Amino acid sequence: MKHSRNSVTSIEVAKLAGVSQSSVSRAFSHEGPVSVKTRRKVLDAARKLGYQPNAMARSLITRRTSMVGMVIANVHNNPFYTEVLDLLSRKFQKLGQKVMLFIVNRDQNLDDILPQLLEYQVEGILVTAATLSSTMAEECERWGRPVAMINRYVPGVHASWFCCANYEGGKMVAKLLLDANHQRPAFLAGSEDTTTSIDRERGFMEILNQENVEALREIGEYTYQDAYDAAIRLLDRKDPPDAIFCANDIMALGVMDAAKNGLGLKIPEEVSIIGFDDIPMSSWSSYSLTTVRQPIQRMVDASVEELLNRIENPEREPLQEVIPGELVIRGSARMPGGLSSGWVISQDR
Amino acid sequence: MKHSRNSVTSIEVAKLAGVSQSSVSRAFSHEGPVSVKTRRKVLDAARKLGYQPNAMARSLITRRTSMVGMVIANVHNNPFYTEVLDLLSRKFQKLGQKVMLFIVNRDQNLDDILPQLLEYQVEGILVTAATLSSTMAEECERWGRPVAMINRYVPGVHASWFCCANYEGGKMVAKLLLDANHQRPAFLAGSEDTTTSIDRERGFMEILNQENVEALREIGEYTYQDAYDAAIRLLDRKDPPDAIFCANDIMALGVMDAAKNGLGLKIPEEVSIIGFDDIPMSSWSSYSLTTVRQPIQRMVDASVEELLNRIENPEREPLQEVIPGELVIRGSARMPGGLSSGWVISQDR
DNA sequence: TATGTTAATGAAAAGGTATTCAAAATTATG
DNA sequence: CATAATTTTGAATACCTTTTCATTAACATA
Repeated sequence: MKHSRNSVTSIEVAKLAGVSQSSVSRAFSHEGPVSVKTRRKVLDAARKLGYQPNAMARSLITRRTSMVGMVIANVHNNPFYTEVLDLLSRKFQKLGQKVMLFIVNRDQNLDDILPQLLEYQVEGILVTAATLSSTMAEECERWGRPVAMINRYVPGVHASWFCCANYEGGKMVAKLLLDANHQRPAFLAGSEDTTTSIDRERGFMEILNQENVEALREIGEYTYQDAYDAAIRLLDRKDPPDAIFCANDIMALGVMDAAKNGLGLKIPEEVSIIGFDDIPMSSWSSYSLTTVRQPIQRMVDASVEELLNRIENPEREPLQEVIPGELVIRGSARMPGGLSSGWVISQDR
Repeated sequence: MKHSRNSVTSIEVAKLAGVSQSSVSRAFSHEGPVSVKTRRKVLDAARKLGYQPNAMARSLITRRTSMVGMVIANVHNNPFYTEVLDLLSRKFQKLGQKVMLFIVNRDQNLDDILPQLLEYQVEGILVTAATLSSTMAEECERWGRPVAMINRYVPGVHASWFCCANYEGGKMVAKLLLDANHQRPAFLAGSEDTTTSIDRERGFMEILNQENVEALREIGEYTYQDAYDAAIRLLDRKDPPDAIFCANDIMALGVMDAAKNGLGLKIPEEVSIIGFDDIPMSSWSSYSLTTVRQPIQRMVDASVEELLNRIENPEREPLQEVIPGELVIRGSARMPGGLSSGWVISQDR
């Protein structure tokens, strides 16, 4: 027996159950006043016909869709954002929201997907690792579609965002390296147009400048291979650095491989490597990367709750928060006396 | 100026443009007969008001949503599925489909999310790395919602699926190990209830049995840590294996770390390791894992195209295909003479 | 039993679009 | 210029719900 499409409507259910269409609706919406008797009749009939309320029709009248848009970049080359995607998606599901997913390139213009999101009446938009132009964000907000961002912010824009304390994280790393007596640190930047890389570098350099320590600098594209190549350039010279702070973990792992396997250097004896994120691979025994752990669960929880909150209370002012990360000490960087692998140092700000 | 919600409708646009609502609709649907003059008037007015057709209302009348459901498991602990997710999402986008995403646990029952998908009128469902009960799949198909699966199949079910040639892949690996004169191979299984692990093991064992070679066996949960622990159990005994074939790459990397860093064994001199998937980390110089590469791009392309095809032609019989993978020779396994790192051996079946 | 309260029900309207059909406007043809 | 053929247009309808409102049924109280 092959049904054509899902053409079973509440009217047919009503007919079979011997009640009015309104009663069918009420039996399905868990609120309305229905006697247990009719509810039972309705649900029986519905099961028999395979009836399912049509969310499109419902949203038309309720003006609610329970759908949110999720825009995310960098999923394929950074496990950190895979985890963010995973946690976000599950959290939304748990809270009864449907997720409309858009995966984009970091530099891709979101202007072409926003119309689609609005067309499909998402009630809010969560942007991760992609940059929304401030005009677009304003546009969304103006149309009553709250926007929340993770690890990205647009100065002065009327939207919610939640970032790791990148600036402070950079400072922590610099202090740690100086305390352990490193003389010649380097920073390996990610793409120049991301606030994450910029802020981490800014914090890092601020401390170094305070102590009048100069730093080398290289740049890559947030990928293992780019970082590998950059590390070779950096280390294969007369005056190589004795420490490299990388804009994220994936890059740090590329640097470690370049140092260890490419140039035969000992880590951390000959060069210390520190990353940022704390992705799963960083704790693998081949790497044991010292890094700054992003407060991923808190960032996810906070942004989702904030977004849903603002959906329910459109007049609320958007929240913005910088959440401290923590330094995870493993074996890839020389440590000052008293600090050893296994320590986790929280940020006090 | 703060708009309430997106309450601007085609009627208001019509009023401003001085035409009928029908003309507004026609101006936006790229087909209907409209004079250039009215189209211009309409689009001008629409821009002025920030009008956007309401996809819910549209879908109600057209009975089309351009939405597909995407159900995926194992994203967070297997980079392979991250890549699948990424490619799938982009491909759907490119073809004008909106993606409603559900991330589940591998063992989670899909029965609770299917109603949601049907409620939201997705036109088809793509399932990856999660198992859909055959009754549920039949149910979807019966209601005119085609189902396509990647790397999962349910025997006898009326749905499309596309799998890597897992069985043949297992055979290739076994042949390779025997050719290189391994005496004591082992298989490290993933979760017992996945066809991928089962089929890979079946092919592997078939060849070994043919040659009367016995194999050790261990089991883990498709995670790095489980594999690490299992490898210690396997290798830290009087008669350890001289080769371990792992159900997937993530496990193989765990095994490598256990062998190398945990037990101080030399790879591949003392033990050969082979994986399955070819995730990015496998080519990193710390691992250089010999593995079977899954034809990920072809699986994605085929499944998406098949799904959309079946949406347009509901009466078409579902397609099912086993796509061969290829053996990628790197440095983690001893090779027979003549085969060396860098080779890629296609399957001939 | 009569009356007042509360709970349950059904009819009808609304939500925003696409589409059908008949009318109108435009263009082409003789 | 008249008529036929064609292209545009607008009014009305349908899509499937939820929700309001008035009505009816059920129940409790006096």
